[in-house]
Amino acid sequence: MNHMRPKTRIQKKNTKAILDAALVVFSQAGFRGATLDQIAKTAGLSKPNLLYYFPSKEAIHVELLSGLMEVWLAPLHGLDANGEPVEEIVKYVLRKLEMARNLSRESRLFANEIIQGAPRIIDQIQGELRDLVMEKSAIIQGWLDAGKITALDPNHLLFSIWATTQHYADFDVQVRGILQPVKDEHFTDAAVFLEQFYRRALTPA
Amino acid sequence: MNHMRPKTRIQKKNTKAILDAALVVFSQAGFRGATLDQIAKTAGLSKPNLLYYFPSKEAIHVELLSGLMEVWLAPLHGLDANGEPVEEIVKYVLRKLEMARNLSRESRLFANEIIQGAPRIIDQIQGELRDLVMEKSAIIQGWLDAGKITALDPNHLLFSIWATTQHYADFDVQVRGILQPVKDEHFTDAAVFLEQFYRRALTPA
DNA sequence: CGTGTTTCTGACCGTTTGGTCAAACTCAAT
DNA sequence: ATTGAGTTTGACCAAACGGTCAGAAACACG
Repeated sequence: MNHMRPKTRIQKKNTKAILDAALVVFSQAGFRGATLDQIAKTAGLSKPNLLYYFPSKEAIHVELLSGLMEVWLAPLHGLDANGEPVEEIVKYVLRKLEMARNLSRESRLFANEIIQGAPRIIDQIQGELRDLVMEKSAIIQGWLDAGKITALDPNHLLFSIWATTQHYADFDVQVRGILQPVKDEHFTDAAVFLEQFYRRALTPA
Repeated sequence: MNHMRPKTRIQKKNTKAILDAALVVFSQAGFRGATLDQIAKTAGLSKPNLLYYFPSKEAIHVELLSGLMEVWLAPLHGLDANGEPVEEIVKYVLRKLEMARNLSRESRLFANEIIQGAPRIIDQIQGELRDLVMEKSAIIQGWLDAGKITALDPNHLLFSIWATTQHYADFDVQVRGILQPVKDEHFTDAAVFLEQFYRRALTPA
């Protein structure tokens, strides 16, 4: 009944199994494309049992997304106003790229939701995400006012960082289809490229 | 019966209406999320009538995607080996951004397909797309070998261009949620940003 | 006009889907 | 061992889905 906080050890184990399975299925098929049977099977549970722990398919999705938002914003929180500007931004880029590599399913879950109009997280976008972006953009604006980095719109700079890094998670199939890497070596190349790229674009003449 | 080439004026009108409607619905909901009833309603036709022109839901989707690929690759074809390197790339970036603005639904259709594993266009990705990228990457490689642009991995440079421009179509909701533009003025800002950004990153010292 | 073809539709079908429920099973604590 | 709460499931349901089909309506053309 109380799905807020798992109490027993079985509850803890099963809710985790469900959320793990749901992440796999939702990120690959989107909300509508995912079925409860798929999720249940992946989690190793029966469908009714799955609905014993979560009231609905949508509830699982919402739980995943809301849990994801803070993970997603964490790297940006780390952008330090007192650090060395170019280094801070490069560090942020590389940390974001690392997330695209290790949390690619989460990235695709997020991308699916946004592309389809973000019906379930539009509030968080216009709320905490927007607030955080405004705060960090102000820091970047301060840096470029002080001549520490070249003059560039801070908001669009952040967008470009999200776009270039998440691209390696969301468009993974395309990147692999073109580069045909044996393992994951393209991530190393991507890191080198992005570091050079941002360093050159940001470092004042 | 013959769905290859519309003959009569009614066939021409209705197949177009269906494809237009399908683009709207598929791009917003994904393949699985879209329903034939939605498409039919949007096209102003009945569901059986829709299936009179196309044999199945999948056939509509395939038709849309295959028609889209050439439109999507067109700007890259325009990258001229004989042009001024930095200008050529900047021109490509801006043309891509213009596409993200004017063909945002097509971009989202494409993004939906790729994120979910590109089951229907993986061949074209590993085929014509890969070939074109290889060809154009060689041109860029030639430019940087000649010292016309800074040293950067050509493949990843192209990825970054796709990512940063398509971001304004695919993540439109997020961009709007953060910037809250009255109209489309953020596209102008994006164009300014991207031009400055790529110019600085690419122009040799 | 008549007639053959194209276009369109209401009714219908089998399957899949999200979700329910009563009953059975498991488990921890007395 | 009993008990009561927590857990699991097979059977089931209504709605939505992609798709079919016979026949009606609209159209083109002599």
